[in-house]
Amino acid sequence: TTRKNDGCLVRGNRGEELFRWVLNQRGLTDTAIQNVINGWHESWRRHRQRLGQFDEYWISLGRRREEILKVEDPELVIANFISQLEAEDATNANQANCRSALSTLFQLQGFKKEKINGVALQQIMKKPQAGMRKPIKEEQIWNYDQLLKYIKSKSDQKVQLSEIEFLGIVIATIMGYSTLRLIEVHRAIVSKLPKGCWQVKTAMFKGHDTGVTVIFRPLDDLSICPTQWLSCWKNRRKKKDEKLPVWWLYSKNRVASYEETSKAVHIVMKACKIPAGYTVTSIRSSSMTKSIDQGATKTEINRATRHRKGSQAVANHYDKNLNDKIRTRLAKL
DNA sequence: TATAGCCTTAATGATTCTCC
DNA sequence: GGAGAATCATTAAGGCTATA
Repeated sequence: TTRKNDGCLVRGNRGEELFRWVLNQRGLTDTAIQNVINGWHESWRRHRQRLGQFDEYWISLGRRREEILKVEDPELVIANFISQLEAEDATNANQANCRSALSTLFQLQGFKKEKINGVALQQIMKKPQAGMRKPIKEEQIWNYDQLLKYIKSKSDQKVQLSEIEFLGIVIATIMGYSTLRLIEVHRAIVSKLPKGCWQVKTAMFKGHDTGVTVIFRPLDDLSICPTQWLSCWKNRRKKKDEKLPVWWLYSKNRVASYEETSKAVHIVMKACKIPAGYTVTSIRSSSMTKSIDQGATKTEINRATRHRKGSQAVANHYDKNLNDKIRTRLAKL
């Protein structure tokens, strides 16, 4: 197999080829096309995959790629494609995401939104959309203290920790106290400030598209404080390596990949006896649930979590306080 | 005229597949 | 058997609109 510049295998690139070809036919330069792609941050590879799915479908109809440029009714093309997916038992999310990718492709091709998103397509999308809606239910979340206790227990045995466990604890601690997402911690620049403070500087692409700087100050109990864990993590460094990025792994002689940081946090979660199946994001839920349970005000939560629609997003996805508590209180005479 | 709820789409998480 | 790509799936923001 040959590799392209971006490191992707050529296999599976038919979506990308289609995309580049269509935009090229419209007259966009390679640089312009690349800029369009760059604007998607991480989403591009999903778009690419779904366009590949469409390309496969299009060819299976016996159509040629050139015919895409002659399409007069893009809504019809999408509607038929989605209906075919539905007939093949594609998941709801896949149908929605294919629709999204196709719609974007046609918009970039120059169609107005009205030509793409008509009543017929909206009707067709109702079922997958309904299936994607998240039901309101009471979910159990693990206790944040479980994580804290584990971190505390490892605090004076840091030398015995493997590099990957150490990394997992440092990142989990940062996530817990900052409610930053893993991806945001992964791309962060971390630096030491005076008085034992540490600064985590990163960018939020999801929602805000803006820079975020979080400053950790020493807590009373240093064994569960991100400042101490960060400072010990950095102190493993040899003098000459000080300039290396924060998530540098000596064992691999390179920066930890996003997947590795995810794996590291999962190792820690497993060691804490957090039941299998919880995602890395559950650290956010657990931390926010504890804050809310302790009586944090809405304003405090909104500020701390940096959600635009703070209270709503937190209630829907992160506040896992069970209504059992309310019921118990109701039952008190 | 504020807001609930829907819709679209981007961003992220988790798992599976490939290839060395 | 592990790194990295591909694939499947969920989470979240923000726009839009009906409604009280």
